[in-house]
Amino acid sequence: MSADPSEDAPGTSPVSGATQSDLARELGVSRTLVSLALRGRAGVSPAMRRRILETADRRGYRRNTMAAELAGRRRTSVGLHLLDARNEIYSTILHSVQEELAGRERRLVLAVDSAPEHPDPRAVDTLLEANVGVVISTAVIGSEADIAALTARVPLIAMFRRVPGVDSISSDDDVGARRAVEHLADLGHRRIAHLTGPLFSGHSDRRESYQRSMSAMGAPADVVEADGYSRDAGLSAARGLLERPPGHRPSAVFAHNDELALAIREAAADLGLSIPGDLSLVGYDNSRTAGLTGIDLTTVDVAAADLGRAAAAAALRRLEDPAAAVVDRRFAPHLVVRGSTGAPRES
Amino acid sequence: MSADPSEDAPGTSPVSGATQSDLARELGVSRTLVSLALRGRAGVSPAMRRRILETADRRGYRRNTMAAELAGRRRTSVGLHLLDARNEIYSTILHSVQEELAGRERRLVLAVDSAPEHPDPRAVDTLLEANVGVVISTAVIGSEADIAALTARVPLIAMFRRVPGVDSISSDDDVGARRAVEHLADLGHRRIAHLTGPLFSGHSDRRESYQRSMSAMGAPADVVEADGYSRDAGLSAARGLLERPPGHRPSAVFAHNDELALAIREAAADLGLSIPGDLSLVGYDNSRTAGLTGIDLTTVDVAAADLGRAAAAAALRRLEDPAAAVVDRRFAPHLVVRGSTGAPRES
DNA sequence: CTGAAAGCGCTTACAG
DNA sequence: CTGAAAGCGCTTACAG
Repeated sequence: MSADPSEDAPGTSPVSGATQSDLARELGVSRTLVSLALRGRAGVSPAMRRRILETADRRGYRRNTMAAELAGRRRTSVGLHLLDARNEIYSTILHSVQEELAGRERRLVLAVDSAPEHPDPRAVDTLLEANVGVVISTAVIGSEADIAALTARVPLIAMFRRVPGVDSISSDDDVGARRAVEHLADLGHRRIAHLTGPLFSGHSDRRESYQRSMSAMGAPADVVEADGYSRDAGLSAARGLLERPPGHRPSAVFAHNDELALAIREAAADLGLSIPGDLSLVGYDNSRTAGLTGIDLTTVDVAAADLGRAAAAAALRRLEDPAAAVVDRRFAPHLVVRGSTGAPRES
Repeated sequence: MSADPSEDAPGTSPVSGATQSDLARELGVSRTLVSLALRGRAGVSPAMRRRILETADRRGYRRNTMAAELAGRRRTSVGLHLLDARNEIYSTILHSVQEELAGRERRLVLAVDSAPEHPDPRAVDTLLEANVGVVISTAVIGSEADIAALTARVPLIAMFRRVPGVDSISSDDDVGARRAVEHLADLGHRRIAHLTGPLFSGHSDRRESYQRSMSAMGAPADVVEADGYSRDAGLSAARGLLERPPGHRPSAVFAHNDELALAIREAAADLGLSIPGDLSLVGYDNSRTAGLTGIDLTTVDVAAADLGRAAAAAALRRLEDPAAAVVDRRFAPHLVVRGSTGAPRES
């Protein structure tokens, strides 16, 4: 895995452009001097510095960061591991991470899982091979031993999961899911189903919190598992749930995320069920879509942009000081009540 | 610009992990042999190859792609320049590009503009410094001379804009905008406004096509320019448009993209205007949001996923053969009629 | 089948 | 203030 023998892609592009050596040659000075001047380091006379910068500009010199990092024995770029680019929560995180990085001379190298339902450890390998200095992962999977092996190679910022000894930026799913269920219970619902996706290690907090909340109110838990976490993946499970025989259909559904909630919404529309008349619905994430007129989805706000910013800040901090104290920021989610929830019809 | 003297970020992470030299030393062979074996090249006995791969695995060897590219005088990674990660069209493109690249040993380096309304040439600089072998840009800006200067450094795949001599993956905006206007005209609308964003070079096709279509039907063009292309940026312009005194408000709006159409929708809801009763609305992009029950937006489908796939394919092709014939793929958009358009009230 | 040498573009000590 | 040398991790000719 680490050394793929079938590699060696034929496709390559020839390298081009002026180098520091070219500039040094043109000016008749040493490469060292050019390097120093370009980086604004001490040890170059003002006049010389000006000449060098002017020449660099004229020649359209662009520094080869990869070579610089190799020579400098350092790594400055940030790797971001995303589960699904099309899910608004991840694109929001991408956006806020990028904003924090902008203007800080940090490159962003991306690894996106192609099958979000089954996160691939290889995705992070890409980042390691790209020699990033820190990895922000929105889906830290595997055992704590796996994670320890990873962090031995590169500092990790874990999002949405708390990992002991690792910088963690999370949202309290336990609280979020409880608020969702309690809100439905307060409205009078007892038959509350939970639509979620495949279970993978470290990502069961919402489900477990749902189960605990249900048992606390003495109601049976009803977990339905879709093939994934996207709207498309959730559609057939959603349909199955809503097509249950009369009396077995829940009066409310709490979905693991807004995408799955939207799947429920579409399925409900197909079956002629009205929301919240026939079915109350709670999502999770508070995506911008959830707040749209006509969607009006009750959901749990996790402040995705804040999470992204915090993760980027943690990454920059870790890059600057590998020995800094471990960060464990846990954000409190809050319920945003909109029009998709109401009292059950027959109660 | 090219040589920023204020650079030299303090934050760095020390490099770590086994190298080919480490493996060679452990096995008592040359570095060359290790390199050959790791890449599956000829010239290594099967037994030796096996030993080397086994050792690499055991030591958790991870190849340093940056060093490999530097030494091999080639570039294999793909740079993607996105205008706005939160706009669904770009996240869809990101997703499809990444899918095409997955499993092909291609890294994706991302540059996202922080202010999409004013694309920053520096964003692409980041990609150049990351030594990417090809740049896919969703917003090629500047004059053709600027573009020529860029393509002298790195092959470019231009999206959404046709650039002579440059691989271009575009959608025919002229046709798309005409279809939108004609659809509204067919419904009986004459007062059709166009909500767009700031003008920048190479991106005025929809606007111009709208203007031509309006003048073809003998109606006055009514272009309203928002501060940007995002929903938030469009909100105040949308409000201004809909708050016009009676008789001056358009009966239909054709928006530059779905984001701006959603801004119109929100503004209309705030003002108590119904869609399509009081106002017909056409977007552009056919984002997944547009098709949602409750949104039901008539829009122009540009097949964003296809565009992304085509761009990725063009990038891979260009990487493999710098001398390949220039690609100019132009997709035909089509109108998707949904519930946001209808006959004008008083007609 | 295997190895010694040169070099990619850059930076970091170390000498002047 | 300036330069010659060594080296980052790797690959590519070139010799055996």
